[in-house]
Amino acid sequence: MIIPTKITISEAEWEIMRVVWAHQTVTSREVIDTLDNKMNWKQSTIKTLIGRLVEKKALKKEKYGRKFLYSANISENETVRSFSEDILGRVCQKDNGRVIQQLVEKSVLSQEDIEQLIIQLQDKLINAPVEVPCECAPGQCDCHVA
Amino acid sequence: MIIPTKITISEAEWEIMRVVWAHQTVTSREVIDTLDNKMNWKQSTIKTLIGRLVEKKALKKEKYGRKFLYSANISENETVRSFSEDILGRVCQKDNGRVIQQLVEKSVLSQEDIEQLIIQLQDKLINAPVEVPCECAPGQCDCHVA
DNA sequence: CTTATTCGTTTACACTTGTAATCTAATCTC
DNA sequence: GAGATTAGATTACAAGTGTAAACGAATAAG
Repeated sequence: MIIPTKITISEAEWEIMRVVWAHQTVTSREVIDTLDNKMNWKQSTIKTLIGRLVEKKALKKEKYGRKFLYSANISENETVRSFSEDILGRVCQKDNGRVIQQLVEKSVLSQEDIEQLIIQLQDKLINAPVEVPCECAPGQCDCHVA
Repeated sequence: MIIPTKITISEAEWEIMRVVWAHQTVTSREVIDTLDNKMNWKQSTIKTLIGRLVEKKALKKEKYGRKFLYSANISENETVRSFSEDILGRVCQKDNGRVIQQLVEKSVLSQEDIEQLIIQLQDKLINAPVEVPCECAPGQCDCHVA
């Protein structure tokens, strides 16, 4: 079994990861060229970031002639998931709904996305509690204020 | 008009902010006592964090006798919002739906939360596009892979 | 072959974050 | 009033980040 030991990807590193995720397998050159436009980074910046991602085990490198091919050790899906779940841990459970509501408001969703979300929610409704319990540490949220 | 200049709250700092948000107005002593259980922090750690939050303008302090009263300069709602929107900026627009779906899956929602979300989504459905355009920088997502 | 280019590695440096110890001035306590 | 307690300010220090320059080895180019 793999124990992921919580790999943290910084914002700059995330840019690199997106390129890798999109390509499956890349050379540093490809990353540099891809980001040339979007980010105003020097080549060596990108090399540093790639190096750090390899250290962190977020990227795997295999020799390919005189250079390396990089590929992701962590899936985009998992990485996004753990990043986004993070927010739920930062608010009172009672506010989970509000967080999602804000996200729905700001996001761009297709008809199909929406339909699926509605189905998912209808399904979740079946076992939903009338009220969500606040599980905050005392004093860290105002639910308990009588 | 206020230009918020993007205040960033670190994870540790967030713990402090939650206490402040819950109380409106607190002394450092109250923060220390409140977090005593939850976090294994020394008093001076908390003082440092409070100090940094004041520097960052996330907290406001007003003299109160020989000490200070602290209160939040930024609302919890706004802070949560900007944190959660961040996630949308890290994935292809086409994946907004997937992010929300994951969040719905993981979150704890009341019947009312769910009903309201469904209403919100039904409303959003009216003007929803059939397909969400990918707006990623070329090479940073695989939507364009023919 | 010699030179220019390219790749990966090493080093750099300031800023942020987590986590405190210490110091100093004010203030309760006896 | 003298000592104990407290609040806030100053200093510390390692790890993580953003951003890169420089270096050395390999290789492509002429």
